Parts: sequence; C-alpha cells; structure tokens
Amino acid sequence: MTSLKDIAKKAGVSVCAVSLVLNGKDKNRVSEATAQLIRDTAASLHYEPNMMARTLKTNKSHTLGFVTDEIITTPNAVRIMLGAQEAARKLGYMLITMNTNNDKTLERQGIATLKRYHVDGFLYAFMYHRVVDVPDTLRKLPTVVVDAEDAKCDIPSIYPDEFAIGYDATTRLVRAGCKRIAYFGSEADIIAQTKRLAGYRQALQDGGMRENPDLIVGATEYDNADQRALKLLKEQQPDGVFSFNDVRAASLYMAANQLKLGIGTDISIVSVDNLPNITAVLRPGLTTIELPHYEMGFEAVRQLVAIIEQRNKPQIEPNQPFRSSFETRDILTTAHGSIIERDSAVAVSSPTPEEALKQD
Amino acid sequence: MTSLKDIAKKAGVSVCAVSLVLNGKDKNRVSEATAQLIRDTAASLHYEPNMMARTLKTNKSHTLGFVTDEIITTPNAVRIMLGAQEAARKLGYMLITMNTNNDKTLERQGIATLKRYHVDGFLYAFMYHRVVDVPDTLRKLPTVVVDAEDAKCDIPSIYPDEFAIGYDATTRLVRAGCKRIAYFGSEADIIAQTKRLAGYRQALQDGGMRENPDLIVGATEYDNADQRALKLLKEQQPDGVFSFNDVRAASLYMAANQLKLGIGTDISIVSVDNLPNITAVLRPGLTTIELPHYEMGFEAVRQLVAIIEQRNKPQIEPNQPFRSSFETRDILTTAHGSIIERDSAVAVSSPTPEEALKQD
DNA sequence: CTGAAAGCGCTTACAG
DNA sequence: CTGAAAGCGCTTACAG
Repeated sequence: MTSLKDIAKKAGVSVCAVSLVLNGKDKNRVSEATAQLIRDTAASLHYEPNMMARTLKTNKSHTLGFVTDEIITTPNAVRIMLGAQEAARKLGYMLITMNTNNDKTLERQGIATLKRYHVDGFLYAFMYHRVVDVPDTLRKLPTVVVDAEDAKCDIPSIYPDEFAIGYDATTRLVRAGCKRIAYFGSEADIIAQTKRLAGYRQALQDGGMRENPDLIVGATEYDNADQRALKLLKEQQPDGVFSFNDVRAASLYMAANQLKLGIGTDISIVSVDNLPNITAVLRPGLTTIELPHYEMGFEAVRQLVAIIEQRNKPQIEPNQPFRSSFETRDILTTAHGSIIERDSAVAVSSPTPEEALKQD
Repeated sequence: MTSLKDIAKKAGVSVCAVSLVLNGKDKNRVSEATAQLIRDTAASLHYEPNMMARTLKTNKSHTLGFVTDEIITTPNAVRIMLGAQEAARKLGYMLITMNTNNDKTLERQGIATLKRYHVDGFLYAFMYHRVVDVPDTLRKLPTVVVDAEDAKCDIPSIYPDEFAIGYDATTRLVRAGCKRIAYFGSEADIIAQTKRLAGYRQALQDGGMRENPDLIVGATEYDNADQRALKLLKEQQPDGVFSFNDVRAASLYMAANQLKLGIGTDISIVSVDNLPNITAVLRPGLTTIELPHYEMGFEAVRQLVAIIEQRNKPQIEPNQPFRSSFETRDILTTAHGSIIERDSAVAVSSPTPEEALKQD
C-alpha cells in the first residue's frame, strides 16, 4: 500500500501538500506545477487513500449501517438493500449490513459493533410495513427508518402509501367495468390491511358504488385462503377482486379454475406484490401492484446522507427508472406503488384522467 | 466516545496498561489489582474500542468484502448472505456488501473501494452456480468463491453438488416405484443442467432402469416450458418426472391438471429449489430439493477466516440446523442439497439404506 | 504559496 | 511487573 508519505518522498514535497492536492483543497495553497506533479506521482504509484486513517482523523467514515430484522429472507424487500446500495455508491458511502434475525440481543450487539466501526448513520429497515420502536441508541444518531414508521414519530420514516395501493387497485377494477368488486384481504392486524381496505372503500365511493360487507373477506396466508376464496367466488359471485397480495391471488386462481370462471374475462383480479416466482407460475398473468422497495432504499439513503452532511437532499439519479413518486410530509415519506399490467383484469381502453391530460 | 486515554487518566495508569488489559494480553505484565481497576473503569465509562484506530495500527480490520453479481435479487441465493453474516458475527467479523449488478466497471470500482476500507478478505458470490474468472486484484488477497467455481481452479470455491441433486431426486422417484422417469430440464448450457442430468442417468442405472432419450426434455424458463411439459406428459406418459427447478415444475403442474393426471398419484414430481413463493402456490405441495445457500455462505466465511488468520477452520456452529454436508477436496468444496418432502411424489414407506442402517 | 508539527486512538516493541 | 515512546496514515490549524 502506498501512502501519502511515499508520494511526498518521490515527488520531493511535503506530506501535507500531497494531502491538500489529492483532496482538491490546494486552491491558492499549492502551485499548479507541484499539484500536477503530485497527481502524476500518485497515479503512477496507484495510490489509494486509507479510509481508516482518514476516518480516525476526520471522524467521518463514509459508512452506513444497514440494520434489518430479516428483510433478507423476503425476495422483494431485499430490493430495499439494492436501492440503498446504489444511492450509497453514488454518494460515496459504503453499506455495512447487519441482520438481527428479530433478536433484540443480536440487534443491540450489532448496533454496538457498527458503532465501533464508526458508521456515520443508520438505516433501520424491515421486511414489511409496521410501526416500530427505534432503539434509544439509534435515536441520538442520524437514522432513517425504512418500510416502517417510528412509533414516536420522531425519526424520519419511509414506507409505502398503502391507502393509495388499495385505491389504485380498486379503481383499476372500477375502470374495467366491474360492478361487484370484492376485497380479499388479510386477517392479520397489520397496517397494510387496514389502509388498503380504506383505499378500497374510498375508490368504491368515488366510483359511485356502495360498499357491500359480504364482499369483504379476510384470510390467513396459508391456512384458510383456499376455502375462503372458493366460498367468496361461489357465494358472492364478484366480477372483480382486489387481492391483498399475490399469495392470496393464487388462492383466487384456484377457486376460479374450480368454478370454471375465466380469469380476466368473467372475473378480474388485481393484486399487490408482483413476486416474480408467483407471477411466473400463474396463468393468465397476474395484474398486480409492485411495492416500491428499491425506491424506498434509494430514498432512505438520500435522506440519511442529507442528515449526516447537514445539507439538502443530494441530487442523484438512480440507474434504473423510478416508478414511484415520493410524498414528503415532515419526517414521514410515503412512496407510491405502480401497477404492473398483465391479463388477470379486463383491459381498459379509455385513458385515465391523467393520461388524458397528458395527451392534450 | 471514551478512549483508552480517558480510562488511563481516570484509573491513574498508563494507556498501554489499559490496552494490554482490555486485549487480554496482561498476563505477567500487569498486576491483577490494576487489571481489575482498569476493567471496572472501562465498564463504567462504557468504553467501546475504536476499530479504525486499531485497524490502522494492526492492519487487520475484521471486515470482509461481500462482492456479488446480483445475488440479492434472487430470493434463495440471498440466503448465502445470511449464512455468511451469521458466521461472520460468530467469528467477530463484519460484512461490507457490494453489488456489482454484473457490471465489470462497477465491480472494479467496488473492489477498489473495499480495499480502501482495508477489508481482510473477499467473498465473491453469485446467484447461480457457474464458472467465473476471478479478477486478478482478488487473486492476490484472501478470497473465497461462493456458488461458483474459479475458472483457474486456484481460488477456494464452494458450490452445490449438482450431480448429487440429480441423483437424489431421481432416486426418490425410483423408490416411489416409478417406472418411466422423465427429466424435464433446461435448454441453457449451465453447470446445473449438465450435472443434474448426469446424476439422473446414474440414478436410473443404479435403479436398474434404462435411459430413454424420449423422456429427456429441455425447456426455456418462460418461453416454451408449458407446451413442452404438456407434450412430454401427453406423448410419453411418464409416471415420474425429475424437474430441473420449481418454475418448470409449475409447468408440469399445469400440464398434469390439463390432462387430469393426479399429481402425487398418477404422476410423481420431484423438483429443485424450494422457492417459498412457488411452493406456496402449488397444490398439492411440491416435493423439491433445497439448495444449500445458507450453508454455503456460512462455510465460505469459515474458510475465508481460516485463510486470513492462517489457521484451521474455526469451530463454530450455525444457529439454524445445517441440513447439508460438505465434501472438501482440495480447494473445491461441494455442498449437498436436502429433499423437502411434500405431496407431489408418491410416498415411500421403506427406509433408505442409510436409514435402515441407523435403525439397527 | 509552502512546510513543520500536532494529533486522531490505538498497539507494540523497548527499556527499566 | 510497569511506563515512555514510536508510529500506523491521514488532516488541519499554524507559522512562515
């Protein structure tokens, strides 16, 4: 490893001159000739700065701790990490990952270790949207919560706009001409369930339809979803179903097949998640709303770095196109999901109001 | 942040005494009384060592670079990272992750950055088993390849035993009493395809059956798998199929349903991957072989740390039970997959030879 | 415009 | 058994 000293010696200048030049702080401090000499020497020696030494001195490691519960085990939530990583790279930061496996002891130790490594800030991320208690040790440091909301509404939090998801999915069914739109939801008491249902209700109302309690059914992921789906389709004969997620949509597919209902013709289905392995397996293709995981990760790092460097959010563009828009209100940022059109919902030819506007 | 100096001052001893004691190197160097005083003072001050300073001095960062292509986007391959993380934690190392997105420029930059942070070694991981060119910059440093094989057979590599997977899956069908066992494989020229097919052949032979070329069919993941599956089941009427992966198994399910064949009764299916989202959706449950991703990640870190610390492989136990056994021959380590029994293959009552042995 | 010096927090040979 | 000193590679105020 070549050091500043090596460069200084070879170029016949002082170490500090080298430091100044290589950090671009040589304006009016070093003559252009020596500056160039220093740069050339550094290049010829393949100089790489030693971040450890720099951190020791500056107290800035350009490192971010990525603390998660078990995010890593869910295929799509993992995209939070990808987005975070891309934003970090663009801003000159590294991610140190730490999986707590939902174990509070592990979490405490993990955070302590991360601190020893002098991370500049923390991402506190989760595998699905919930309200969380941010540990006190993190409250004092730059921290952004991802795919969750700080219970104390104190730490900046980024999460999907569940209401919009429910509203958009249901509106899609309204626009497909469905008249009996069911909601096939979750029995778990989670944020997504409550808010998506609220979005469904609002969309129904805005579409001039009345809510029918018989068309609102909950199910548990693997236990009873098949039977409930069958019962719903058989007894209530909806012509459209907003499915809480793709796994439940699979149950609806089973039921529809059993009842000889044509999916995308007799009955339209719009779901949430866009899990590649499920959509790969369902025929016809499932129209579903993708959660903005990548976007949330990207945005979270942008915000975190803004906090760390005490400046406005840095202007960086993601390599892959952002499909979601962000809405910031104080410390809470919601992200919109985007609908992935396949064939499980009757096609809509007429443009949406926004599309119509654009075409003018 | 309290430093050694703070402790020294408060305890009225020298900084080096503190360092010695806190690092457990005070044997015959510091009196037990002062040692205890130092430990107490450190605890009361909530001392946490500064890894940056330590690294600067010792040239050991206790940090590992985790470089991947796009591992993060495939649900199960992500478990490599989980396994690596657990092993790292148990051995006192941190993982710095770096996704190259299959971009060589990004990879080069990423590795350079990781070097600036003085990682002690590299994990070079992939989302599926292949032969890879390890960059020259990594060849000079402690490196372990995960879920891939170094083209030059020089860098230690850990990957699944594909032959065993093919052999085990096919043998499972033989033991189910199947007489016409098909292989529904891949058209891609990848290691898994070649070796699983070889395993299939060997298992057939060991089971006293002759190979029938008509029963060996390849397909592309999403393009033609449905038609090929239908054709295979219709024209060849196999009573057992070894499916290259779960996505293809889904095509076999479609075909069987269409032909009114009972899965797990008329036709047995054994697959590979155990992707949660696919198995969640298929009825009846899919019997499939899980790839040992978690185990590979864990084992890779064990090996890497052994190389870094120039000692034998550390004795650490994973929290979650290892389902796989490792077979080491020189720098190549293969890991066995394990079969997850569900209902898509006719049940086998007679014990395997090994099971029979155990019961004695 | 340039250089010498101090110091970040730690470890480790060295001298007593 | 203990302490003083040097130094890892860097940055930054300070003096010229």
